[in-house]
Amino acid sequence: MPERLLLDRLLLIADVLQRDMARAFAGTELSGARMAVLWVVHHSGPATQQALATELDVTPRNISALVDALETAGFVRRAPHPADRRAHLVELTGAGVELMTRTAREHAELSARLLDAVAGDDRAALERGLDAIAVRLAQLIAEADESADDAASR
Amino acid sequence: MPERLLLDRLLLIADVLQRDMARAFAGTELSGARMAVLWVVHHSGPATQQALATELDVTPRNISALVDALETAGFVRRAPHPADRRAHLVELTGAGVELMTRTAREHAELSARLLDAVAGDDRAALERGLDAIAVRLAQLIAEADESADDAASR
DNA sequence: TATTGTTATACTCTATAACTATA
DNA sequence: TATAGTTATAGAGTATAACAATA
Repeated sequence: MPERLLLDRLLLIADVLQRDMARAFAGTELSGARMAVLWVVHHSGPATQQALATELDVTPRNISALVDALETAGFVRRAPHPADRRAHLVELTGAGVELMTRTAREHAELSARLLDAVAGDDRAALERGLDAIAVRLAQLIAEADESADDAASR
Repeated sequence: MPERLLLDRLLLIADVLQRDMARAFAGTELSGARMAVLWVVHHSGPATQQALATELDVTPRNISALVDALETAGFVRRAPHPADRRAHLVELTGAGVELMTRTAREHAELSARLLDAVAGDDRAALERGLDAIAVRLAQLIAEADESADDAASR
């Protein structure tokens, strides 16, 4: 009988978090992809669609559609770019600021409740472990990218 | 300046894992949703499409499409159900068994490499912490469901 | 000539609803 | 009457390619 793997634990939590988010968004005009756009604008301030596409690693076309939906829903507006008439600056409306303020608070509350479930003695080790995993994961992916590049150029 | 939250760490890892999977599947006939079907059949054996829909919490219609794609790709077949002529039993082909055997091995290898990145003294605490988080998450979602049911029946 | 954003098109995942064959 | 699966239709997220306006 195989023991439970670390990766299984991580994927289980990832899946539950994602399903919970999807359920919370059901029936609203929001979604995970749209919320990702709002997070970037909330944290980094008004941004061009190119900047959003780069930051979120999706195509500019995809950003157009997401911003269309968010604009229709009233959470962002396209303001003119002060120096480049081709570009727009996507910025939060009042409703967008209100939404993101509330969402950030709920995010912190959920985080606190989850940390609260972990034994006090285990908390620091858990955070160190998660950070180490994130770093290693990034390394492994970078290595895989190099191998793929090598294969492509050979 | 807000400290980094536990939830941010979990969501970062979840996002990276998901992107890495999507990248690994690019250009193949596989995807996360199709692989989820294969995992269930691999672990639980031949299953009806109803059983798969229930297990994966998607609609039977969705399972039809996923099994169509997996059948075309040669990883599963629809065998007749021995006792119910309406139903099919979805089972792995030889290629499906080979794929899942290899995938399970790679899964275990990645898991070992990630655990290897965690300091030896932190490993047990990390696993306990993740399990505690999964349990608490399930509790919170169950509570939210009850509240929603109350609201619906009121 | 290069960049920003959009229109056109297509594919995957997902859902609901109506239908067929069988139980 | 209920269940297993499919056809029909729709919407979100994603991609590539071609194009317009501007740099």
